[in-house]
Amino acid sequence: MSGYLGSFVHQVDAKGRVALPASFRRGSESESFILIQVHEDALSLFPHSSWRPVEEELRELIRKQPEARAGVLALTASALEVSTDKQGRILIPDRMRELVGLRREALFVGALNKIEIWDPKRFRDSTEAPDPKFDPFIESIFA
Amino acid sequence: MSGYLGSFVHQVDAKGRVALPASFRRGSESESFILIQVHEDALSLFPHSSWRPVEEELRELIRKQPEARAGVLALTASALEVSTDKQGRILIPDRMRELVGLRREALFVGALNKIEIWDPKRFRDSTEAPDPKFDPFIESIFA
DNA sequence: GGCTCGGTGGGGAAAAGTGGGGGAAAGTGG
DNA sequence: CCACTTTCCCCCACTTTTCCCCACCGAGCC
Repeated sequence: MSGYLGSFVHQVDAKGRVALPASFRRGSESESFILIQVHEDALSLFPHSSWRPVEEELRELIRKQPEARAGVLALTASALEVSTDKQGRILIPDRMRELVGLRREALFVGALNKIEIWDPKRFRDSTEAPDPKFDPFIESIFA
Repeated sequence: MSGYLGSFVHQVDAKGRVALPASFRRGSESESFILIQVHEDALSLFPHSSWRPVEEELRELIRKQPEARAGVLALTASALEVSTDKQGRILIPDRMRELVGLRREALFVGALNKIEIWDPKRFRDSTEAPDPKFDPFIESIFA
């Protein structure tokens, strides 16, 4: 199975629940993910297989650069393990939704090793004019 | 087995389904591909064996040039994993067909490591007058 | 002619997405 | 340790979408 791909808009219900897109569910039922805000504008959802190396690298960073400890701690403090319920939904705490401007609609975006969760409008604004400087690099990757 | 070669026109039915040319089917039944818009005028279809290195290089690009993240995210967001049904057809979402002007007919073109899907007319317009500047290079490859 | 294989079309069962009620569990205060 | 509140999550119900399966048609081969 390859990485996460595609984009899907789902409703956030009154209880803060959102259905994880079916194509992002790997195992049969009730899997769990790490929910964390890595970037300014979006939440990230890591399956355990992708999270493990991240965790290793974070510890490695602290070992080599102890001054990075506070920054790493701020990240881990606001991260969270979430599980799908029997209907395949995850619960996103209100606080986290506010951080990235999520309202009634959540856009799930496949980003290879992880899933990003965006407010649809913000995503459009952030990706509508990608920097053409990188086009040659990207083109050559697909050649 | 060598790369994809040849071109085949197939009908897109009312549900958005198109038969994958039989000569592009490798395994026995129900294989899956990555469907993505890499170029302006056509969709690309990667078998998993070709896709894996692409995925690696995309992640490498983001690691080395974080500003490329938005561009790569826009790509993966619009990409999609598609599987053939028991009749050997794939489903192309309406949105993707509009992006490259696909209507009732789809032209499948073998492009070595991947398959490209074109609107027949666009393909004719794009390839009828190739730049002769590169002819010597191409000729020398076959010498 | 009868067979197989590749391509095309449509009906219907199964899955995915959405919403709400209620019981269990966890957190809080006496 | 017991009551009360709040949060969580399981269950059921409903709608929409997906895709599985069957049937047909035509071309080429035995």
